Formats: sequence, C-alpha cells, structure tokens
Amino acid sequence: MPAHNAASAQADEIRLEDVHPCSTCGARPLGVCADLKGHELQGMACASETVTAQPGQALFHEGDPNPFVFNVVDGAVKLYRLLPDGRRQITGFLFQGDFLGLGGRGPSSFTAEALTPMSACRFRRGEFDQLLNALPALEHRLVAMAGDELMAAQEQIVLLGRKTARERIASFLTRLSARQVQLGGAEGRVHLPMTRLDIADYLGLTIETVSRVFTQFKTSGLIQLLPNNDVALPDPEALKALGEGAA
Amino acid sequence: MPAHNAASAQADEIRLEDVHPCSTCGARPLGVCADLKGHELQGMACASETVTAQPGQALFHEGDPNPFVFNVVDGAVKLYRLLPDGRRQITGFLFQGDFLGLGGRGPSSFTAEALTPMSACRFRRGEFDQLLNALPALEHRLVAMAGDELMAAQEQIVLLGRKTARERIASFLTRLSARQVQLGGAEGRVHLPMTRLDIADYLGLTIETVSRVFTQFKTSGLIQLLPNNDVALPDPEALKALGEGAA
DNA sequence: CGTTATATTGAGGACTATCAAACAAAGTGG
DNA sequence: CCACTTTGTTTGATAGTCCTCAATATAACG
Repeated sequence: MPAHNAASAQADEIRLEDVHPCSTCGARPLGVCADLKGHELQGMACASETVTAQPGQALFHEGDPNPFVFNVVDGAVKLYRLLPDGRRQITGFLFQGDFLGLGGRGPSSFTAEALTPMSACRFRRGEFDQLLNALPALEHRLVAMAGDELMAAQEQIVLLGRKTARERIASFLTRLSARQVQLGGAEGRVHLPMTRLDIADYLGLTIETVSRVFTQFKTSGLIQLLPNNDVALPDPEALKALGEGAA
Repeated sequence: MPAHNAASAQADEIRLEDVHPCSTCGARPLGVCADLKGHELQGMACASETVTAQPGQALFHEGDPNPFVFNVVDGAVKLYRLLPDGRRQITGFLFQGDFLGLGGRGPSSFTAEALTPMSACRFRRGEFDQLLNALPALEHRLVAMAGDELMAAQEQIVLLGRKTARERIASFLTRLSARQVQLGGAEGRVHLPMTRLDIADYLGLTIETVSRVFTQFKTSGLIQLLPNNDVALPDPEALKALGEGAA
C-alpha cells in the first residue's frame, strides 16, 4: 500500500515490517514464517533468497543433490517421481504458503516443476537448520505443517488405494476448491492450473479417464466447464459426498 | 541384564540410566527420544505412561477424540481408515521406534490397532508439547522423523498410483525386509505379522490378488513361503528391481 | 479332532487402460 | 488475417489387469 510510508512516520523508529520484503508477502500468514515476530522475520529474510520459475521450469530434478528448502510465495508447483519406464506419479501440488524440503538430506527423490509463473523463498538447508535452532516458533510451526502434510498424504493414500475414478476426481475438485477458498478464491468455483495429464498422474489415472469423468460430471450437472480452465461447482456438497465414497 | 546393578555400584552416584525404564528400552535408539541425554529422558519418562494392547485391540478409533501421542516400544500396529461402505485402506504399519500422533489435534482420522502384542509410551498432547518446548533435541528429532514419514508416504503414493500388483508386493517385501534388518532381523528373510487381507488393504489390492502374486513369486523362485508367516527372499536384488518397476 | 479363521485356486466380469482418431485451442509465420 | 503447426482435450473401440463371486485347501485353536 502506498499509504504505508505515512504509517511509519508516526512511529519514532523504523519498523522492520516496513523495510524487508516479508512485509508485503502474501504467503507469510500461511507459510512457515507465519508465527514469527518482526525481528525474527529479519533473520529469516537474511538467510533467504527469492527464486522464480516459469511454467515447465524445474526448481530441481529427481536425483539432483538438493541443498535447499523452499517456501512457495506465489504460483503453483507440481512434485513428481518417474519410474524407469516413464510412468509418472505426481505426489503433490504446491501453492502459496506451502513448504518444500521436509525430509531427504540426500539426493532429491522427486522433481519440483513450476505449473504457473511462480516465486519462492529459498534457504540453504544448513542455514535453515540454524534458523530452526534459533527460532523455536519456526520449528513449532514446521512441526505443525509437517503434521498437516502427513494428514494430506494419508488422504491421498486412501484415494489412490481405494477410491474409484469418479470418487478421485470428486475428491480432487473438492480439495482444490477448499484450498483456493483458503487463498481467497470464490466458493463454488475452481481454477485448474494443471493439465488433464497432470490431474491423471496425480490421481493414478489416465488422461482419457479423467476426461471421461469430467464429461460425465458435466452431463450430470455436477460441474460446468468454463473457459480458461475454470470449473463451476453448482453443488459442492454433492461433490464432497461423492468424493468421500458415500455408499 | 542382571549384571546391571553391579555396574551402577562402580559409580559414585546413581545414574538416571540405571533407574528409569528407558534404560533398557529397545526402541530408544530408534524413537523420538533417541537424541536425549539422561536427564532429558527423565522428563520424557515422567510425562509418559506405558500402554499395551493385544492383537485386534485398538489404541484408538477413527473419529475418537485422541489426546495422546505414542511411541511404539514393541510389537506391530496397523493404521487404517474406512470408507462409508466398508472399503478399508491401511495407511501404515508401525514397528519398534515408530512415532504415532503427528498431525491432527481434532478427532483421529484413522484407527490404530495392534497387529501383535505390543507396548508403547503414551503422552498427553499437551504435555508432549511442553516437552517439545523444553527439549529442542526432541523437537529436532521429531522434525527429522516427520520428514522420513513424509518420504515413506510419497513412496506409498507412487506405489498406489502407478505400480502393478506384482510391483507393489515386491516393493512391500523389500521395504518390510529392510525395516526388519534395521530392527536386527536376518537378511534374506521376512516375517509377516499381518494377514493377506491386511497386506491387500495396505497395497490397494484384494486378498485374492495378493495370494495369487505370492504364488507366482513362489513358482518363479523369487520367494519361498515358510511356516509361521515367514518368507525367504533368495534374491533380494531381483525383488527390489521388480518393485522399482525395472523396465 | 472338530471348528473357525485364513489362504489358495478357479471362472467370469468390471473398471480402467490402451490404442486410435477427431476435435479444439493456442501460438507461429507468411 | 489466415493457413499451419503444436499442444491439449474429447470421444470411440478394444483389451487387460485386477476384482468379484465361489469353492476348496490349509492352518490355527480350543
């Protein structure tokens, strides 16, 4: 906000919030840094650098040594692993505020690739570990976020292990919608920043099956396919029930 | 060890290692408490109580409020979620040293049920959080373990999303073998503390498919089925390659 | 040693994958 | 501005892996 400088004038010292980039970071209330005070944020900011990527660009590849951890500031990222014969499994989509880098000091077990133009805060692991030591609030927050990620991973395991194609896609749309609402999106509408192939590789299906189920849902009035990869969800509750395997 | 008391006599003070139950705990080097010093362990021990369960008994059920976290001391546990129509997905098997309780303050999203006679250290969440505050080494260790769990969850997601039945079972046997080696078991041999149905519900298959693949593997000489649910793995490397989807 | 739970094997069917082609959208260059 | 290529999506026909249903065999247990 342009009015921000005026606000700092009323204080007798320059507040950190006014001088470092975190002050306007949209990801801050959602990221690892959510619970940090101003002077703690400064420590974070000093250890970090901003990285950006365009769609299709990788932050790092499967097998690469990966000495960094990331906090997504803006845009979307997909994580995936490849089997030797080319089969691909997308293990997650990352959005604003998501943390990337828990687990795995060694070579990365997956590729992280931008889905849209994106930016992230990047930290060297060593420095990030020092921050964890110095800032208990940061480590507490990281534990909480790790717990959330584990819960999400469990959800995905149930989806992949036991749900039908229709249930998978219903769950997917419901979850993505919830996430976008959390990020300030409109209820009853989802934007799909990924292709059908990405969706298929995330849900353990083929692109054809994904397309067919979308068509089914459209025909039965559960969704409407809008321009620009937007999807309207006229009855989110029905979609949610379907995704949960309502008998 | 009976000789233990004699050892304490040589010191001029009673060491904590000699008086509290952690001193002989086989799970200690593997659990969250691995990195703790004697006096720190005492704090842990004070906040914990030992719980035991027999096969089929649940530590808690899906939907229950669950104010505890656990550290498995001995035996094996399965975690599972049920869909409304009865479909079941086992999201994990827990063994000595495994931590249970990351994520989810609210009602539990899964059931934890003993597979064998088992015992665990149990902490109230509130008290465990206090320990995390007081013992940075504990929280560091927890972050590391959470990272490992996330990696394992990713592996399972790849397995469920993209691997064939044969690959799933090969991966399963390989992983279980590795874990049992870590716990002091013999290489080239696995013990299966779970039923075929459990394996099926873990791998997103049916009991019949699991049985058929076991038979295939037996016929092709990849495994031998021994009494007491033991399995011999004459060629662990071949099994591993198969599980990784070697083209 | 009978009884129950668990495991194996068989036959047929279903859901999703594979193969193939048409269609739509987006970007390029003449 | 419009052919033309490229990328992504939809639809159709067929096949395959795994599931379902059913029966038998084996193991566990009182």
